[in-house]
Amino acid sequence: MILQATAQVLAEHGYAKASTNRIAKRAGVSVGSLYQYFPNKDALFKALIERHVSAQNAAFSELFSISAGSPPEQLIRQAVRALLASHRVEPALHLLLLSQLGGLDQAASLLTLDTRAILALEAYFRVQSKALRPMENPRLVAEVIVFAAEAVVHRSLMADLDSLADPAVERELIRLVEGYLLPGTDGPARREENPETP
Amino acid sequence: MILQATAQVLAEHGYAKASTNRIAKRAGVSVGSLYQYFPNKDALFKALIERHVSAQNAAFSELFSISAGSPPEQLIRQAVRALLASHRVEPALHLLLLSQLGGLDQAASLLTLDTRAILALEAYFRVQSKALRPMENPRLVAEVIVFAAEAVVHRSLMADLDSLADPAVERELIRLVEGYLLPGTDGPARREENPETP
DNA sequence: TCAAGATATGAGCTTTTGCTCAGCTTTCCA
DNA sequence: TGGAAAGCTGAGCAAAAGCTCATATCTTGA
Repeated sequence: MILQATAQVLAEHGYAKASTNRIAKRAGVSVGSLYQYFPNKDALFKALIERHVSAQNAAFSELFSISAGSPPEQLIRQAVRALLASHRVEPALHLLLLSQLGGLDQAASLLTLDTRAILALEAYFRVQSKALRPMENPRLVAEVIVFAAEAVVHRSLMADLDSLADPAVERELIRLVEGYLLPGTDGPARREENPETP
Repeated sequence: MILQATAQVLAEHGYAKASTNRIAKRAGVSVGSLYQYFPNKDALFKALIERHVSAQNAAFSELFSISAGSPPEQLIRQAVRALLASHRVEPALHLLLLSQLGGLDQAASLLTLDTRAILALEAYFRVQSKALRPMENPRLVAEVIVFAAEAVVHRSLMADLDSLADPAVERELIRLVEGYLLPGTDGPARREENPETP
């Protein structure tokens, strides 16, 4: 398969040296055939990204469905687990695309949890505001937590492709998200500029 | 200046099309001169990265010094402010390097808060364990919070190069870190699997 | 069976790349 | 003032890139 060969050559040589001739040879087809399926080199990489992203999205959606009614603790666990699962889909490829194709036009936005997730979270925050800590800007809060959680997953992968199966990682992620979103154990505290004065 | 031209051409054409000839022309020197200063193309980009990273480090160190004795709240504020300040040093360049040179050999590790920061934090956690929430794996906790905070800053920059001056971003970052590291407002809570049962 | 359409091939073209080097210009000090 | 050392120049080379197209090979249905 051509896309598979693309991934292999990309891994071995990097984007700049991943020539269409090399990819075709690796795939066991001629360059001509390659250009019958893809109009140019970048289309090849875009297709690779798109295929991977849609596999990831499928894995995510399978575990997660936002529903305005569910309590935050449950939603958070579900979301974290879905996030981890979606990154267990070809993690090596994911890192490869992230590091090598970050400069490609729409690559970054695709390889990353996008605006949709953030908007959905923001909406949830507004509905469930009673069960969450006070927020002056729910949109910003949604962005922060999505970016933070995703980055932890990415860096965790970078350190060790199998780390996402580690329950400790899941626990810490949940703690990160809960610590940021849930109210303090009783009443709003931890808000003062100055540690003394009650 | 050659490095400045390198950054410009990189921004306009991307890594693969940023040829040494183009860079030399843009810098107003001949290719020959360029190769008198840099042995090859990648050395050029590495030098660009190194210069930028050391400027960032300087900005960070100016605001932050870890000291085992300081209380967590103070340390966190200091660290977040230093992180933000260090990313206000040529933010556009930082994003550029991050997206275009992520594949370069040591680029990723340089453009990113590295192991040193994590080790320092871990050590601090061990000393200040009384003032922090219980941690079964301080190293993991240090990694998580460093990766998370840095990513929020990066993504915030991507959305808007000037966003790091926004006090709301600083506030949210501090909340993220405090929520993750500080103990609940009184006693260890928020640890149950089950939301009811006290 | 075989012609016609669809698909695959790869030599090779054009362009671009990283890099060199013979010669030119500038700098510097006796 | 002159000549050596140092630095700069850019035409041009070999290698590699993206891509094309005349030709060859397969597939199909009557």
